[in-house]
Amino acid sequence: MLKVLPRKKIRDQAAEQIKEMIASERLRPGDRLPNESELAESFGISRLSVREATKALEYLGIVEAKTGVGLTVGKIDLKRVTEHLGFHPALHRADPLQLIDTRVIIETGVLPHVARHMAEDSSTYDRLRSVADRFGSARKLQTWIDLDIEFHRTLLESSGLAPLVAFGDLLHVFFQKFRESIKKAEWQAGAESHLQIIDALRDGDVAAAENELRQHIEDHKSRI
Amino acid sequence: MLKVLPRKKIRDQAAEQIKEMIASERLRPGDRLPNESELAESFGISRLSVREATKALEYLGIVEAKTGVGLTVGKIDLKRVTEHLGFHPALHRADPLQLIDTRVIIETGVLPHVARHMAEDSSTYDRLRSVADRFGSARKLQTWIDLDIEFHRTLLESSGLAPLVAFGDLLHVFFQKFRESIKKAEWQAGAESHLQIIDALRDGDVAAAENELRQHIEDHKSRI
DNA sequence: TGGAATCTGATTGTCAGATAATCTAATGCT
DNA sequence: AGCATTAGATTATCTGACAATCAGATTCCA
Repeated sequence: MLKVLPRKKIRDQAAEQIKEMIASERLRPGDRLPNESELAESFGISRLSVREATKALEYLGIVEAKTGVGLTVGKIDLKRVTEHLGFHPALHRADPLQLIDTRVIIETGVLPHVARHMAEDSSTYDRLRSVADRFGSARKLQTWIDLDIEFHRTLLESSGLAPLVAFGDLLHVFFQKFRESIKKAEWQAGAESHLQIIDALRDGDVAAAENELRQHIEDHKSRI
Repeated sequence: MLKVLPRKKIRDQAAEQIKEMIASERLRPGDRLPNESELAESFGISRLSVREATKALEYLGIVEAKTGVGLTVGKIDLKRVTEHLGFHPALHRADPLQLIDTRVIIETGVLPHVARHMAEDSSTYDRLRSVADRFGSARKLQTWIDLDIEFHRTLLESSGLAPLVAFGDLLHVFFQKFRESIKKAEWQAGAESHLQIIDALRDGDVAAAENELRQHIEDHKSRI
């Protein structure tokens, strides 16, 4: 005997139709959609159900709603999706060792790109250097943590690969707990590390930079 | 005079708090959440606003709602997000070169880990091999696409690094459009590539596997 | 007794109507 | 023209109500 599949919820049908509308009319980000009342009427449902659909779509970035203006097709980007992804179980309960290995892969992976940009544009080195230098004047743990995050983020940015910056941001969220257990002496060693990495990159010695960065990140393994 | 930043929408604050509740209490998929009325009362807002928040979260799979039962923590999976997002026009505008470079970094980055697992456990090779072999009997474009995705996903899984599997899934969403423009001859070359990669890994020649994989992915650049 | 049918309370699903907040564009004033 | 004000449109939020659904307790009957 067939179990009747649960009737689709009205709001889900509405969401489906809105997506179809976007696809079939080839609407592009920023294009106007009918307002809530019109959608409600044309679907033959209440405005509330339309709202629940649009709010869900809005959360994903598929549509945008502005008070007093109306609904438009949204500009979804990887960064936004990444933020929501923070709840992916793979990350949420991620094994610390895996997080470290993942960071090593991503951060050493961008080094060739960073080295290339550095060779073409000296401001790339300067930006990294100025973040690294600020370590010297920092005194509080929290400042060190913030600077460390900023350094690694700047490193990823310097590769010009936006997706990896987004991934890196996500990893940092889960890394927070490690950083807080770091001793002062270790931070100073870390600061030294940062300098060695960018200097090696500047000199075109990518392999040396890779080794240093790998050790720098893998240092965390001793703190698990 | 400073313009006050736009107040966060109430429902977004609610969504934020619900996510925080899940994270801070370390709730796992299936665990019970307070019902809508309780949430509304504890946040000091109306039930409707709570609903808009939970419906958004539900769309992503972060929570689940069952009529007559209540709210539970959901199992978010990327496949679902992929489906919701895959059609979106904005995805076509993610910079293809960056996506390719990102994939190269992530996928070549895991190869040493994969090789290590392969050396310890022969079933790792067998799994990859069986996916690669199915290319031979595939005839339709869509089958090839699915198998290609499965192969690369299996490769990442074989590294044992769950976060990278998640990232890889995400990249595939943005990659979708590319694959559809691939010609038959190219797919066959790709199938050959897959075999060479895993064979090189089995033989412990990580560098060769890296080269082959890099070329395999960078092939897409010619199709931009 | 044991199993099936029914009832009941809890909870989400949907609706209607109203008011607030905010944006765009038109209007009017200087 | 330039600026302030107003008006209209649209989303944001709330209140209150009822329908639909489900899990578990209860009742009923063989």
